[in-house]
This record gives sequence, C-alpha cells and structure tokens, in this order.
Amino acid sequence: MVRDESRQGGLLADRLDHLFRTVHPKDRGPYTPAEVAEGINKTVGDRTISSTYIWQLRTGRRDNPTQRHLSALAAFFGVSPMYFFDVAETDRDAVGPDLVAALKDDDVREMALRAAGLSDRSLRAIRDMIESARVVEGLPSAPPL
Amino acid sequence: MVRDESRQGGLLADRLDHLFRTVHPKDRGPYTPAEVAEGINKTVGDRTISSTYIWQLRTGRRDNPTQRHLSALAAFFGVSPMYFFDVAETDRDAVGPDLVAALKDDDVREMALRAAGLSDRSLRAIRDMIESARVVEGLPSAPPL
DNA sequence: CCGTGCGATCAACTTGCGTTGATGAGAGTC
DNA sequence: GACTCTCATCAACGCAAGTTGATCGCACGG
Repeated sequence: MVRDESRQGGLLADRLDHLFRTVHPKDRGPYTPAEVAEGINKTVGDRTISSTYIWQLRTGRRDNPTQRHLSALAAFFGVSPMYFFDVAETDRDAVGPDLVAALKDDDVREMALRAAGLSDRSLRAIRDMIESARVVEGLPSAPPL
Repeated sequence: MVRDESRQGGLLADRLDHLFRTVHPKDRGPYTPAEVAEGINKTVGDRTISSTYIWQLRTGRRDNPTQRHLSALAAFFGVSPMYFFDVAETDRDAVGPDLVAALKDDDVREMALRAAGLSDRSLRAIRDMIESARVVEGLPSAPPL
C-alpha cells in the first residue's frame, strides 16, 4: 500500500485515514476496509456500505458522502459524526479562534483529552517537554505566559 | 402552507423545519426556501443547492443529504452541522463533552496551544509521556478513543 | 371579477454517490 | 516455483440524490 504520510486528500480523507491508523484493537493491526464495512453492515439494519466505497473515501477519490454513511462510519470508529466536519463549523459558537486552530490537529485534540486530570506537576513537566520540542523544531519559544 | 405541528417527518426534517420557523431576521417573517438557496449559493463558490431540494428536505420527502449540503444549510442558519444529527450519536463520542471539560483547565488549554504545529514524532513522544504520567498517577490508561 | 406575482408542490430528468465484479500485487505455504 | 488467500485498486454500472421546469394556490391591486 502506497501511503504518503503528508497527504492532502481533503479533510474527510485525512480524518478517516487517521481513524484507520489509530483506532483498532490493541493486539492487532489496523482494520481493513472490508472489516469496517462488515462491522457496519452488521450493526445497521436497513442501509449498508461497501468496502470499496470506504476505501474511496479514505483515499479522497470520493468525498461528500451522505449523512447516513457519515453516521455509520463515525459509529463504527466510536467518534461523533462531527469529527468529519471542519472544526470551525462545529465550534462556531464555542472556543477562541487560536484554540480552534490548534485543535484542528487531531493529535493535539487527543492529547488535550488525555492530559485532563493530571496533576500540576505532571502538566508542568509535559509543558517543559513541549517547549523543548518547539525549540528543536525551530518554532517560536515560550512567550511570557 | 399546511404544517402539522406534531409532524413526524424524521429527525432531519424536524430540525430543519424548526430552523425555518425560528431563525430569521427579527423584522420580518421566516425565510422562504428560495431565499435560503440563494443565500447559500452566494456564499459557496462551486456547489449549489436548489430551493426545491431544501423544501424536500424540510418536508421529509428527501432525507439523507450529502455532507456538503449539510454544512451549507448549517452555515446559513448559523448552527453546527451536528444539529442535524441525533444527539445519541454525538454523545457516544468522547471528544465533545470531554474535550470541553478538559479545556476548562487553563494548563491543558495552554498545552494544546503550545503543542500546535509540532511534528508527529514530537506529538507521539509527548503522548507517551502523558500516558506514563497517567499510569503513575493511577488514572485509567486505556485509550477510550 | 380578472390579471399578476410570489411561493408551495409536483413530475420528469440528470448527475454523481455508492455498488458490483474483476484485476493486480504481495505474503505466506506446501 | 506454483497455489492460494487476502487486500488494495480499478472500471463500469445502477440507483438515489439533487435539479429543472411546469403547475397549483393564494394573496394582492386594477
């Protein structure tokens, strides 16, 4: 499988691909499109989805699925359908623009979730690590908090 | 226009109808489907929507629109696309409420902001560190995502 | 009353979403 | 090496999503 790590297949393709790569049982590799299709067709009564179509969505050959397919995919991977929409649309009335921009990165979102509930000491250590990484990668370092 | 107040046109139809009846300039009556279509076609560059189709969605003759049409309608009425989905679907996801809760913590929010733009490698390293900290502090370590 | 204009509703058509089935490419296995 | 099995990829088709254009209904003004 030829998979470019820095692909630009559109927002939906990127999100779906991310789900494929991250969401699967711990003891095994990623789901195959056929498995996803089968899983969906098991749980959903009336409507079905084909493995080929899932692949098309993942690779960006088809974007713009219907609401039901969106729901089914989101349900299978255990996320909200809003995961497939631009964050700017879903958070129209919520958080500040800078934070919205930051949260466009799926990994940052997940990180924020996982960091919730940690002690101040741990959070401080993690923040130090982030600052170090920023320096290494040539990003502007910590402004006065 | 014959409009049953306790109609059963499906979730999408109900939600869209509700938007029609509630969302409109204060000094005038509800939008007409043609106005909504025109408004959407003004703001969206390449794709359009027809007034008839909007009416079909509103009356439940057609359910299951595509993601782009969903986004366009939500944008016009100033709501999140998630408004057209069943609440049960959005609830199954850990991101929505949990993320909001997580971001209530100033340190977590700051962390998300600072982590934006980092490479995948760095983000992965940071996440590993977070997971370690969770283990040390006795928080659940299994990723629910 | 008779136009006239606007918006809801209908019917027929087109487009592209989504499917089916075949082919290619790689990893085992005997 | 030949066989098989599985999965990614392709090409061509069917059908539902979405459009177009006409008709109906109702308010208005002459």
